[in-house]
Amino acid sequence: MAVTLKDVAERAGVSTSAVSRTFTEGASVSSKTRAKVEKAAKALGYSPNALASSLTTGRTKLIGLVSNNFHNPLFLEVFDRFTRGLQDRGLRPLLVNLRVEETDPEASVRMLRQYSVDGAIVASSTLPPSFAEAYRAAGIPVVHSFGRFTTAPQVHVVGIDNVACGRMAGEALISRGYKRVAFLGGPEQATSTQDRALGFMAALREHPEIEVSASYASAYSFDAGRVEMTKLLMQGPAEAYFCGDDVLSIGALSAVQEAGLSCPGDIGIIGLNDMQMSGWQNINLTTIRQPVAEIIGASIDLVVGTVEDPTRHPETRLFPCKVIERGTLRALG
Amino acid sequence: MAVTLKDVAERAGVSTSAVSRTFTEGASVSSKTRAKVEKAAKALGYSPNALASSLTTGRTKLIGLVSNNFHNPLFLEVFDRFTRGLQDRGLRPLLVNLRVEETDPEASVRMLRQYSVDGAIVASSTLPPSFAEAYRAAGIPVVHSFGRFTTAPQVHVVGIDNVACGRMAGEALISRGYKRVAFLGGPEQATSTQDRALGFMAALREHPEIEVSASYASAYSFDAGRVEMTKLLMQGPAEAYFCGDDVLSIGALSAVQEAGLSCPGDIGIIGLNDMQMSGWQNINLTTIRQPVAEIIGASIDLVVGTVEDPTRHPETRLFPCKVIERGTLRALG
DNA sequence: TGATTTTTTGCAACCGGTTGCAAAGCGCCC
DNA sequence: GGGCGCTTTGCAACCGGTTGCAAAAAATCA
Repeated sequence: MAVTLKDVAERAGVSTSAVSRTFTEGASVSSKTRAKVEKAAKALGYSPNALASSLTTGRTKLIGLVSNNFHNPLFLEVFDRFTRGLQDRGLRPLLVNLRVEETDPEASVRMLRQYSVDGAIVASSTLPPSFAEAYRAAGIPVVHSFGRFTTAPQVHVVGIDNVACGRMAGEALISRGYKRVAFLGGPEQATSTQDRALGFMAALREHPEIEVSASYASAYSFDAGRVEMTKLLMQGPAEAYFCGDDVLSIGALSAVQEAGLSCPGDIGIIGLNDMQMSGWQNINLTTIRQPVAEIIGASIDLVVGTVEDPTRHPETRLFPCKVIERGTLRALG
Repeated sequence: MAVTLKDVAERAGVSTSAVSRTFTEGASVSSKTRAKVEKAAKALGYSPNALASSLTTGRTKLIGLVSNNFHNPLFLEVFDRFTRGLQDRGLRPLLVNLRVEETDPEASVRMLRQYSVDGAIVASSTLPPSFAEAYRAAGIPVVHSFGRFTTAPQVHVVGIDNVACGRMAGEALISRGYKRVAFLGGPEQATSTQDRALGFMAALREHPEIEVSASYASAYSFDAGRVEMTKLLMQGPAEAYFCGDDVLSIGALSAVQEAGLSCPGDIGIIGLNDMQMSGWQNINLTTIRQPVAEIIGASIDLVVGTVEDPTRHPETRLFPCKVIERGTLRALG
């Protein structure tokens, strides 16, 4: 069924090496044989088997794209950009969907090795660093995107500075004159939540006149945000909340509206991510934008660079975020 | 770096065949050598190279997952389920992200062949059937998920009956006593839009006393829905709309609310898909649910079945949809 | 024209596995 | 102990390519 190198060689009346060489960049072939080969190849509809060639070249052009964030709408955009970006460089994304409860990188390491991926991208803010580290230990060039900053990184990390974002959110609330503010985080054990809380609290420590509190939703989800905010409303809520992320924010927003309160009139909300729905006019969430395109571009650059030079030192690249003004926070002043 | 079959064989003091056989299901190995091999393999951290073995077995366990729907939030769930479902069967999804303007299957065919995928799944309601057909012509077992029903299918098609859905939407509006209804479709050239319109109109043809009209948004997107509905509101809108899909519906809903009108008080809306956000309480869209899990399960079954038996005849499997009652249509009566 | 250099070509080994085949090993029976 | 049938094993060829090397061909130079 499939047409092979040998078929083409036979038809073109040349050796298999000649055929192979016409299909490899920068190999030595005369234009005459190249023409013969290309003609035969076209006639037979030949396309080289990337996997067979990977055996000798050691390159599959396969990149493992590992994630467990298949519920956060932001990640549809993330997958879109990753797959496009990889394709544009002639690479192929091999998707690995980890269940959220998975904590052992072992199975995914084996998987990535079986398919001899050239590199891997861990795209998740909730997977522990041990995943990326396990891949690196297995000799796979890897970058952890949307990962956590560490001072002595073992692997490339690309993302945002969550502490700085927390601070930014705190300052946004302060500058709008709120006097009782709060953090509504994701799961307390998530490092992203911890860092965001840290920055938020740090900003507010400089304003002791402002009352501040914190609580945590059970997940980064709409329902969790809604449930938690409903609870807070019954206990007497703060004037404004920094919510762990946009989905959570929208859940909280929904609870506020359901309680017959207005946002930002009665309660202000600022989120984090700026996913597509946050800009929808009937949601219109004030939030902090994560520069997704830049993060993904840098991630791909890093993984490709490390494939080419495996001795390359681990880097951390953090991108600045910015507040997107919409309708869930009262005006500045 | 990588440890190979030969290394294991040497260490275990057996031939490479013995090692190969301990790792292939149902091969003839004594328990004694199996034990030796397994011990050596574990000590060296060996895992077989799936690509090398594919050379002789002809199976890569790679399935091409081809889509151009990276903007419809429903598809995050689709990708989640597909990747999980494939993984559960020991298969690996190789993601192919087609730009929406891509109309020539040629490049993707070549790609799928280069990586010798065992099969392919076209997951899109907007890609023309020519893609799946081109894959099949190239000898790749394929199923078109969320594709269009045809009477003489060349490839497996799994999805919903869009005509029936249109009818169902029409009947939902009729039974609620609306007297002036309309279809607000996606792009007019999309076959899914055409079919839904067809069914909708057919249902209303049985009720000549009801006034019916149709218009089309420029895309299946929030903005397109919002723009189109804004236009309709200025021209004097119908009492209730069947919108092409949920994103479109939410855009339309947003326009209604922005105009200071109430939904369902002034204008009713019913969507199609039942994506996650439609259930969010601050959206609360009445819609028709597409049984995504079933569609995906059947798609995987079909592609796996066809890999095992390539002579298998093309099938069409359509799943029934159902109306999900929420808050954007007036109560039955 | 012939010698020399450069380019092009094919041979054959190899990448990491699998598998048909025949030989070796084993258990069992007489 | 020898003969029989069944299981296990290793050899070697093969899957579809790539590549170092030396020979052949072409280009360059004197």
